[in-house]
Amino acid sequence: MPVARAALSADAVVDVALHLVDEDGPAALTLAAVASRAGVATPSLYKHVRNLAELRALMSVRILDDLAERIRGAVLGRSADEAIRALMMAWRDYVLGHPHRYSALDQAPEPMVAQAGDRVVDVVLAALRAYGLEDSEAIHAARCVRAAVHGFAVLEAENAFQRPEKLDETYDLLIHLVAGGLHTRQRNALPAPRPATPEPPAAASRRAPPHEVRAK
Amino acid sequence: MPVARAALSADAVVDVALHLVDEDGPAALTLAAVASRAGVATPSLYKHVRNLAELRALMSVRILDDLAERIRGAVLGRSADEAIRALMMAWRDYVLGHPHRYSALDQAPEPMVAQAGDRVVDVVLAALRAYGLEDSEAIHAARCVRAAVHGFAVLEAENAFQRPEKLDETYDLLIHLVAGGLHTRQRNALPAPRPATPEPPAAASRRAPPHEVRAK
DNA sequence: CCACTAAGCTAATGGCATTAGCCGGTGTCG
DNA sequence: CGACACCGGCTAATGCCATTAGCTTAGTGG
Repeated sequence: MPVARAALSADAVVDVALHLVDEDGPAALTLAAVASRAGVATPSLYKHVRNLAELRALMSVRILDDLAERIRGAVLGRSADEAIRALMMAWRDYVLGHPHRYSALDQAPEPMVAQAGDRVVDVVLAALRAYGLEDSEAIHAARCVRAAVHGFAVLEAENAFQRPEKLDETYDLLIHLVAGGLHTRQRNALPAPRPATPEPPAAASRRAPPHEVRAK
Repeated sequence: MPVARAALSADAVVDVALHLVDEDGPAALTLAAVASRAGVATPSLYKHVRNLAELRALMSVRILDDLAERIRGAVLGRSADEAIRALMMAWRDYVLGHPHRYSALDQAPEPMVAQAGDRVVDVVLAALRAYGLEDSEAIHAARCVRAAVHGFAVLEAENAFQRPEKLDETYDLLIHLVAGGLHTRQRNALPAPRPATPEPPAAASRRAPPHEVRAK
């Protein structure tokens, strides 16, 4: 089987795409732009990547894996609250360091991407070991950490916080809520969830229903 | 000034777009599709909406305002932990009820959208009043609630959790972390943040740098 | 009844993703 | 050594989509 001259490869394409996004934002991610940066005609990319959707997915996997590597490094040699704090700090640092990259994360149920996401959760899980949580409760806890950090990061990356309060302080509080909460519930079972609170009837939609929109 | 026949309007266009997204997912949001649903030629939409980006922004505002209304209803008549729990439950219910809608939320620093986001935070703020937090700490707390719920919701909506554990339980834990943590810190100042943890040097990028990608 | 204007339409442009089919170089195997 | 297969690139073509320009029409206010 011929190895062919070492030229582009799927990985290299992802590299180019990543730099493009870093510099020009997620909206600039187009096969045409990637091809141009790679010094190649657009259709050539299809030799390495099935289509734009796949490129996005590959990028997402790369980003999540990079992120996992970072936070893994941050956790090394620390444990419990220290570890969680370091992990969450490193996570946010990554996002702040590559804001566009984070908001380019795929919004699709690609299993490949979801697996990469679970690889991130694995690191969180490891950092959580010191709390001695039960197997499945550890998973819930790790998910909570991921949700909290991810939510904060997404919102911060898209500039969703308007008020003047410092985001650093907000993040400190978030770390505190998570770490503190996990700390106090080590080796305890989940408390019985309260009875579901009945919803007040949803307020009626404020506007005309979308069909019969044209009077006439 | 002639009012003209009551036909389409910006609001009506947003209605159509919202239904489109609800049914066919965020990727299906295209002016052509909206126009077709509205029974109108594509360029006609420009009489009501400046361009696709503005339509997206308007949609985001609507979604966030709907959401704010829902959670406002959920909080009515409850306070403290009860209120937070109800709020978070209602929030997730909204997202689960319109999964596509939530992931169609604008990812751009549109100030209009950010303001709508802050309107959501206002509701959270109100729900937090019972905790008697200081002004600015209340804002931090509200942001934490938003971040946690948003993160969870985004991840759940895009199916990012793979493991078999029930998401309901995870969410219960998340509520518990947030509510519990806020509870124990009522009327307390922020604890002195720990000294910044020095980062281990970032692991070297695993792949060739994106320029000089083409040998030869 | 007339003019104004909002709201709709058709036609045209240009970007982009994607497909089809061609070509040259490189290694492998006879 | 030479034929072959195949890889990775290219050009051409298609079709969808957003967006713009300019025309048409139908209510409204005078």
